[in-house]
Amino acid sequence: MSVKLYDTFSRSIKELSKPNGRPFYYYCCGPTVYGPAHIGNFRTFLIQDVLSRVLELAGYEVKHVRNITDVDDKTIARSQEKNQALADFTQEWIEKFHSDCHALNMKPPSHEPKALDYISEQIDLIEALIKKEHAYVGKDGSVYFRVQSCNAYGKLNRINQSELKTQASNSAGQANLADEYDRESISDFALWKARKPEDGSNYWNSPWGEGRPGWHLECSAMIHSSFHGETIDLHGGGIDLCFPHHENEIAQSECAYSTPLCTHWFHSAHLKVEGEKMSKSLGNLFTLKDIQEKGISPMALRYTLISSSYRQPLNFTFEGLVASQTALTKIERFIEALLQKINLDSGNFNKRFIKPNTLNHFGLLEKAWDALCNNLNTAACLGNIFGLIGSNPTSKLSDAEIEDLLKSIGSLLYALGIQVFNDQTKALSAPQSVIELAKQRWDAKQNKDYAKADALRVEIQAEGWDIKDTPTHFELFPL
RNA sequence: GGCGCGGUCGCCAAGUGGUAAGGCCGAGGACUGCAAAUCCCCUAUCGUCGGUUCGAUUCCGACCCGCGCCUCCA
Repeated sequence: MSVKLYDTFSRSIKELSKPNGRPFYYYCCGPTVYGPAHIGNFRTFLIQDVLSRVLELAGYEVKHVRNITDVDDKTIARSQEKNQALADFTQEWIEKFHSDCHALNMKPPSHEPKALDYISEQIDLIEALIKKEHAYVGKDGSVYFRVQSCNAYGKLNRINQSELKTQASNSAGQANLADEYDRESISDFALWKARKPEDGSNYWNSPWGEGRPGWHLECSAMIHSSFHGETIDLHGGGIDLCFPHHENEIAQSECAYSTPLCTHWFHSAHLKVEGEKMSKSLGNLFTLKDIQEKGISPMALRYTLISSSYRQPLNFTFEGLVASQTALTKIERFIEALLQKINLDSGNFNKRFIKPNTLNHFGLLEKAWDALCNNLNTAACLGNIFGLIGSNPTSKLSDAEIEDLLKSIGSLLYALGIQVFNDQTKALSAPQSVIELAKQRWDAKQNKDYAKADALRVEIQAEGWDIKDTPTHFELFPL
């Protein structure tokens, strides 16, 4: 099976080809670790995770590299404020990031390089660029990339050099003017930033003096190092990175190494919150913790963030989260019914049917799988799954057919990274006091004291929880 | 101004040159001590105006409206 994906560079959907004799090289720009990642960051990382899973199921051997940006303005500034060594400061946020990733059921990348560990590679890269006159040391001791020396500059974003210059007269370019005198041209960008007092001890020696590498450079160096200098097959990131970050990466890498950086560009659209752009000043920047504190499971968040087209901005709402949680439950119930039919309980599902093995056919869910392979159409995939659920096939199928169907569903859920019958699927558990009330109500109900049972239910609802009775027990859900 | 994305049922959201998947919510029914859950069932002609076509939501053009990037924000 081949996977097709939209490529930002060619502005078209292209097949991702399987390389001969080596894995599929896949690089993603990872988080800057100076605080908790927000749900917008996770939208991007999650869709990258889904792609990685789809590729795996489609028979690609993937080498997925996602970097950690631990050397930059913000990480340095925050660590200085907290009087911490940079590596100690960032380590805390790296661990937090990893724990969020785990809660969201993201597979760890094959390799996760930190910029801090690649300083010398970055210096080497700058030296190569200076040698080829693609870079120069500015008056302030920083090193800048000479955009004019790179004819191809702007090819990813389809902008030409004359347009770059006219930006100086636009409002968007005003911010650039401030330190223009350090550079030959307004569009030149920093490869190396000269040491400043506020950087504290965060500086390194280089042939052109003390300082630290620039952000764009880090990715170029880590890609070169992680993939043995070969052209990579896919490069991903948020759409905001398309310019200037990825444009600059291309310029640096291709000017220094004279080989194409990457053959396919994968950008995901942003997340809006309740119709507005997400930003700290609007107070609508949510983290996984914020979501969990509202009683929503990480799985519902994952479902929300991956269930629509990655190329379209997604408007995040709490209404949508609740919808996702309900939809997940629906999938769970369906699987439960299938399992019951062949005398298995839900504990067997993850063990027996969630398998990352390549499946050759998806039977009744062939279209759902095709959708994933066709530019990661997660919405159509889920639509097909629910279409099948709606056709209520359980009673019509033989045991063997049910077993096949469970395998197909298991593989699709694996591709989407959606876990069922797992604690992550459940919302927060009720406090002990509420559970006590619920037990009393259950007893009253068994004694047919319905007045008392109803009164207790009202009490429980006042605490923010609702009850669902089954023939044998009760369950509590947040209202 | 440049580059790019989009306007499909109350909300979210697929899709195709031949008369619109799915999810949530909501209505009705079955079930239930009552609820909930579950099951059944109901709800759109696709921003506007032209054009191409036997036929367009889907192709082309114009217009209107939203949004992103062009400032080291995924």
